[in-house]
Amino acid sequence: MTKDRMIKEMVLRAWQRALEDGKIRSKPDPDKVVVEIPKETVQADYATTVAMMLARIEGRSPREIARTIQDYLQEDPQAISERVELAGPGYLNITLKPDQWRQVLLEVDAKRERFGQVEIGGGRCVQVEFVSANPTGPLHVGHGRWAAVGNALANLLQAAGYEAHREYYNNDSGRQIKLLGQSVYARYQHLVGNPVADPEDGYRGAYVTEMAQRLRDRVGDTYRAKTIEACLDFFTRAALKEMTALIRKDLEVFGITFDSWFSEASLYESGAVQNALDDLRKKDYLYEKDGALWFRSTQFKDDKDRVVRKEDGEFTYLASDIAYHRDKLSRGFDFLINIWGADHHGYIARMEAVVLALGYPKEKLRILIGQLVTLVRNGQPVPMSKRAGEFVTLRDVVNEVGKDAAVFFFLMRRLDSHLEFDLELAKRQSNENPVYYVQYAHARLCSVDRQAKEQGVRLKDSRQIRLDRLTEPEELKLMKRLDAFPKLIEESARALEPHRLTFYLLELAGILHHYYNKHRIISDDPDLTQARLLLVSSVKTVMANALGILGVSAPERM
RNA sequence: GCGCCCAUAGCUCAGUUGGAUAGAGCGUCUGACUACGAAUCAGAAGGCCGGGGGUUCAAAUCCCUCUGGGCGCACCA
Repeated sequence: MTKDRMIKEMVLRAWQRALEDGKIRSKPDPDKVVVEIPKETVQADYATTVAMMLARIEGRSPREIARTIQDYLQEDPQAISERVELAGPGYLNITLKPDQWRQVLLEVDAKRERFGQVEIGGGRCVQVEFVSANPTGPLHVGHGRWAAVGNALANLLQAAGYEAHREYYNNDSGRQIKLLGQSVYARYQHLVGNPVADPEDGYRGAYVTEMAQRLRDRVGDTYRAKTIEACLDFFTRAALKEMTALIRKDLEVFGITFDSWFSEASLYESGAVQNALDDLRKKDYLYEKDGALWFRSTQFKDDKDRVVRKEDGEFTYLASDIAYHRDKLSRGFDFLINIWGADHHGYIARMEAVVLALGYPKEKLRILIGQLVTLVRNGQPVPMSKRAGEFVTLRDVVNEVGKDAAVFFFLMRRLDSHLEFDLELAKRQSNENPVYYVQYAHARLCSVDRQAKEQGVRLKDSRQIRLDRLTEPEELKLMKRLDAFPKLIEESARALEPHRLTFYLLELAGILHHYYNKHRIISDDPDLTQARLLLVSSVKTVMANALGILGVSAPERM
């Protein structure tokens, strides 16, 4: 049982006895007993607001009720509390016996890399789909954010007891892909001495020319002067293959791998698009109008109906998205998570309509919207247009500031908050990046371990260690933060917010550095040394666990 | 015009799902290595939580409204 749970039980017991003695009229109600961790300036471990919640029902002042409950709490023989104080408008502030906190060290020691894992997922299976960029160019900085967040979220869900499956939906079909093929075709003809006009709105980045060069090196001038109709297929396929491989590589360099890659084109090849539409048609959710085929999404709260097949017979991307989500939903996941950029939020309503139309509850799909990354260089906004070829790639950023710093940076903000990424700042201040603050703490503790070893100190079995020697306020503070880790995993997973771990790490590292500067870990007092080594080893373990979830390395040396 | 998101210290952002006197980092100023790693630490200054109303014992947090920004509103992906 968690500590806040034990406190809650204690308060309910006190309430019950107060009821029996006629001091409180209403019956104990667990919903009214809110136990929380008070803000730092308050000298207590937990606080309950029960007296304030009861004030109106009881018709007495909160402080008066609090005093009553306080009396009963202090009489409780099974209390894990050392002190119960009445404060402010009617808070009961509860301070635990220090020994309650010391137990966490034994738990960390026993569980090691599994410390922090919780079971709220109950083995349920979740699919996280993220990045899913068009394979028409390298990943840019914005994609990095989805990559870092999606990966960390999947790790977080796993730590919380879910099965998490990472998937990349490759949009390898449609007009943009065709445009890519045309762009490479034009560059190729240019290289073999047959200049043709670049397609309007075509892709112009240097990587397009490079692809054309590699093609020329491979096939010579085989396709020189051939019409685009005759060889577009060749150029499109070649470009697609290269771009997909490039994106995979970009992600790999960023430390992220997917469990599966799903091809949009395969949905057409397998007939899945047709099947999905047939399914909807049978349910009367499709109709013809003006030569096009429409999806009746307004039946499910969308603003307007959406075209799935255009007048010219081509399918819209929505058609393949319907088929894709139908496929995902049929695979037996308990729910799906899509991470989309804010520029796609307009599609949420229609995707939810799709889920409902396919006969699934809306809750099966959770779409997380991330605010876009604003890229800044030398204080000037950098336009991120793929077509114009003006963008800074994810690879560039990783090369400049390092994988760990980039990942940590992307996870430093809430997903629905804008992220300003100043490249010059990230480069110039790479040593001041908060990630180093955390990693340094970890490396420092590894160094302490090495130092201890050199001095011939051997850590005893944790059960033999005199934990009661840990009495410094900083030590208690560290143990409390360690104790909070499993709950943090639980709450972050529930909220689907991995960024909370980033802040937790910064805080834990801060307390650790403070402690380190103030107290010596290895001293000539053997018992104290043992106890402190166990403490910092626990801190090290928890840091490594949290960093692991974020996808950031925990270096032993820096 | 309509919809979604955002607005908190000079800057960049947290704020445990409604709790107490709102917190960090950076930047600024002052200090700490003959001790386990100074990529560190200690101290100082910095606020009408965009404005107004409402719900509540209690609002940065929930509701309404206004202002200011971002992003959408295709038979493009």
